[in-house]
Amino acid sequence: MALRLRDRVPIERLFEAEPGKEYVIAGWVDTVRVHGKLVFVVVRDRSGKIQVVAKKNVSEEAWKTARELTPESVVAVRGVLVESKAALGGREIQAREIVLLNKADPLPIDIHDHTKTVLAKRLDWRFLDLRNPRNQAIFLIEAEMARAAREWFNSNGFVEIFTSKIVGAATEGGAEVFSIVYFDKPAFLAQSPQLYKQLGVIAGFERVYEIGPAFRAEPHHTTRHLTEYTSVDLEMGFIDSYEDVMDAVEGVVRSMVEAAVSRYRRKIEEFFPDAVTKLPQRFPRITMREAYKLLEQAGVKVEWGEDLSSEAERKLGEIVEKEYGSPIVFVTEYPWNARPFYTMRKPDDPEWTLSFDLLFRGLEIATGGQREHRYEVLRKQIEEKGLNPRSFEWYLNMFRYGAPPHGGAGIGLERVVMQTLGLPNIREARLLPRDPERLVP
RNA sequence: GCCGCGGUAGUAUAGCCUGGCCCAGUAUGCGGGCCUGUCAAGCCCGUGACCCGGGUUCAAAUCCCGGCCGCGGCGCCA
Repeated sequence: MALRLRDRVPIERLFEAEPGKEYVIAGWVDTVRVHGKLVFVVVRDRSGKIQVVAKKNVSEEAWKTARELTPESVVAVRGVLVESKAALGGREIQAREIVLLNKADPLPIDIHDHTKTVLAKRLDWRFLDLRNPRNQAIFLIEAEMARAAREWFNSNGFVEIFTSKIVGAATEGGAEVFSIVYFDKPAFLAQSPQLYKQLGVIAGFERVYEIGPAFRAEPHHTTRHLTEYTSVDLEMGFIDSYEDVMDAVEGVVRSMVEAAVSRYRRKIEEFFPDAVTKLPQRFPRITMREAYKLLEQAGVKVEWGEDLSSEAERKLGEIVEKEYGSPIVFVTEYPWNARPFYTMRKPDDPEWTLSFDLLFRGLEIATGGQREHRYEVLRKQIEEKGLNPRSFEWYLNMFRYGAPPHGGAGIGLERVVMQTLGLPNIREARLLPRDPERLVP
């Protein structure tokens, strides 16, 4: 009887299956241990691992094939499931037939321990690096977080939109955009869906969200920046204040973390001992001015009216953890000079804005606020930021024909994953990271 | 963009400061051998490297210069 892959059973099921029967499994060779007349082969598929034993006196064919196996080769095995005290998990497959589907060359990186090969080299061989269950888990968790975010949005009245990533003008002015050639015209890769989200609200969808790529042409050499990342963006109309936006961000972020933890608790405990598995019922909210004070009390130098340095953010994270017992905190009312033109300012104190950042373990994971929806004010703010209102004409027009008060936020998906799991480098949270040097694979 | 650190076998590292004892050590991998209960198997044998170019010197992995590449910090940001 020929072995058919359609009869294949996921390996994890074998630990509940009836012993004494024959099963077909297939996957990658995790390890091979050759012992003269018997060979142990640990086979791994995405569900788990099991030991296969090939004995010369049971099937010489299978034994011969087993001797030739190399790590990461792809095999299919037909054999009898047996209880075995000596085997991992108490069970193993006694091979009757082993088919080598694809033989692997000697590996260029060590995939059994993610710390044994430097990250750069792992990324060069990303498809192999991801064979490591820990590294694979990061993306299962990321997928779960994205799914949870979508679910939260969908059940809270948000409509998913898909905005253009090829744009004719930079979103916020600045030089941090990638230039591309669009036929015979200059164009850019979108650094944020900001203006289009607002379009969605003003167009009458009222609440919109998008989970998609954002591009930043900033030559960062850090462990927390990518030139291409996934932005979880939301925008909502008819808000009373930016507090409503923070409530939404809090809801999304909490559901992302909770979903990941509840679905992958075991993997998280096994692979990410430093992970945050619980967020407070309500995220603390402090104003920027309070943050300056807290930092000053802790002996950190801050410039009033300026954005926080990354060192100050880290420090603030520690202080909040100590004072409020929370790994996460909203910092609100950022100074106007640290915010883009579309931000709404405090009516009674225009040096400050109705905006916020969300710091998770001392790192900014989200930014948001209420947007300015009054045409004349917005026009002035564009000028005040040194931008030309004429290049924002299509955008400004939206505010002349009925724009409700609104606000929104952008959440960095990879940063949420990184901070939740306690990863040392954001590149680990991106399947194929792009940084100033890396463009391949 | 600015600043700092680094580039040694497939992988990870020692050696570099204080040049010669290094035709480069160790671990792992890889090839071969022994082994019917291992589990990152063990033991034995073998294999394999100083980023590129120039300079200093009797002598360069080691010191100097240039290039390329990598990593990190900062600014800025998600």
